[in-house]
Amino acid sequence: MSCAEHRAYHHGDLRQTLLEAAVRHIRAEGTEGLSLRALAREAGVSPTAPYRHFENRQALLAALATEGFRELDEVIGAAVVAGADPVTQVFLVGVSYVEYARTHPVKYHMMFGDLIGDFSPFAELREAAEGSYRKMERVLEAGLAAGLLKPCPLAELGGNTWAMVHGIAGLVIAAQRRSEAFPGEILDTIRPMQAQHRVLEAPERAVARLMLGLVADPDAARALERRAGLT
Amino acid sequence: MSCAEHRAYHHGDLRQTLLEAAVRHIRAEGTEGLSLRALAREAGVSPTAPYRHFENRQALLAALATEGFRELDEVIGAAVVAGADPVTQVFLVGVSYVEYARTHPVKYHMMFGDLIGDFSPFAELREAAEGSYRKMERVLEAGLAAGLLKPCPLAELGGNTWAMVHGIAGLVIAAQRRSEAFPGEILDTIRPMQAQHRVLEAPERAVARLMLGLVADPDAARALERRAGLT
DNA sequence: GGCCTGATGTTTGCGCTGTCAACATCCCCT
DNA sequence: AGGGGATGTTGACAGCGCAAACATCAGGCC
Repeated sequence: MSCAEHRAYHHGDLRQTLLEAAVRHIRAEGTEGLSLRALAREAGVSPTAPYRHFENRQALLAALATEGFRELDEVIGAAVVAGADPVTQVFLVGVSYVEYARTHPVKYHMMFGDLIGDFSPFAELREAAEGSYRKMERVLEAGLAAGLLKPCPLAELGGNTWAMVHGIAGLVIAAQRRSEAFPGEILDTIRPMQAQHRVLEAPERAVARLMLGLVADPDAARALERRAGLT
Repeated sequence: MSCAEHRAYHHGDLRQTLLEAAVRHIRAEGTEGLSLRALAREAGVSPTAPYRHFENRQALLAALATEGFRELDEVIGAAVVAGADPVTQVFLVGVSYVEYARTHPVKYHMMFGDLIGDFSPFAELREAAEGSYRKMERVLEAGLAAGLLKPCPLAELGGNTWAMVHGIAGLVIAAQRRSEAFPGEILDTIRPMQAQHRVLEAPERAVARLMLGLVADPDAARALERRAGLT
């Protein structure tokens, strides 16, 4: 039985296959019915094979969250490189954050939901989470140093900004997931337009509007309003 | 066996007992290991008795979320009655919202997490969710009518405000739940002070700071800053 | 080449879970 | 008084997480 069937004894890349299957499964049927056995079945492997790669169910979810934080870190980094003025950079980081959440809702939920009760057993996850946060913080620091943002302890400003983008992200995801749950017109104001050219139009406005509370410089504020189409 | 043991055949108030046991269990051990059988055991009742009150597991979680929205509705209502100016009312509603989330994290997570994949089978839940949202919206409408908030479609303003308080609430809850997960000093800026007199001090500042982006009237903005201790 | 060690996948088994169906008990209304 | 609906019980079944013991493979060492 070495070559007749293309199933080798060893799968080859089971770990990644399981993670991808998990995302697909959660997207399709929610997080409730997710079972390692089902993932194993989908990967064409014995029911307990996943335990060679993940100590338990939580560990698999933690791996998903870790991937998410690393991807978010990259996305934030990509938004910053442009070298624009700090207020614009903060804006772009916020928009990118929301866009990442919108396009990876499953991982985003692992990162910030409460399925992973405790991060402490997962060192890689803790590091990835802290890393992505620090990257956002550095952008805020520049804005503070340039006097464009209202004076405020960096940690507090970081918390406020994070809360802002996290809240918008949560609603964008909710808008996609259960349009039935809340009044339609509210979600419409925040749901990304489906037309290709204006994806994320409303989330951009949300980020800009709430960011305005943090901006000190009137010119920067006006520029932000113009860029986001608020005026 | 009618009176010797104090266990009657009928429990009396099993439904509410199960809901309370569920909250306790989730608070203690997270949402993962929650089982109807364990709840039944804790209530001193047979393993399948819960099915007389909840069609299935999801229905129990939905009932928790419904309770949550109704309580949130009351809390928002209580914040509004004062008859203060609209900007202050919006501020108080926001602070109350965050405070509700902080003190009822389990229900809050049922309301906005993704454990309940789809609200549509649960009519009561949908109505409760919409009701609490409408109450917040009415306060915003008054602020708009008075010209104290920047002109903006009501639905969009509602979405922005909701995103703001939802984001802050999420971080406050995270701060309580897994202090290990993220850099300590960020959480400290948002975590309610434990000293009795200053509970919610930092969340108040967060609400005020982000709200400032929505306020049009400069006097109202200054008053808001002063009230929240930003100046 | 031949072997040995560690990584990966399999089999078997246990106790727990969600859910269904059939049955028992009790409360309330007529 | 007694019948019907609400509530709780018992028994059964498949599926799950997880632990051991076992099988198969790959790559380095002689």
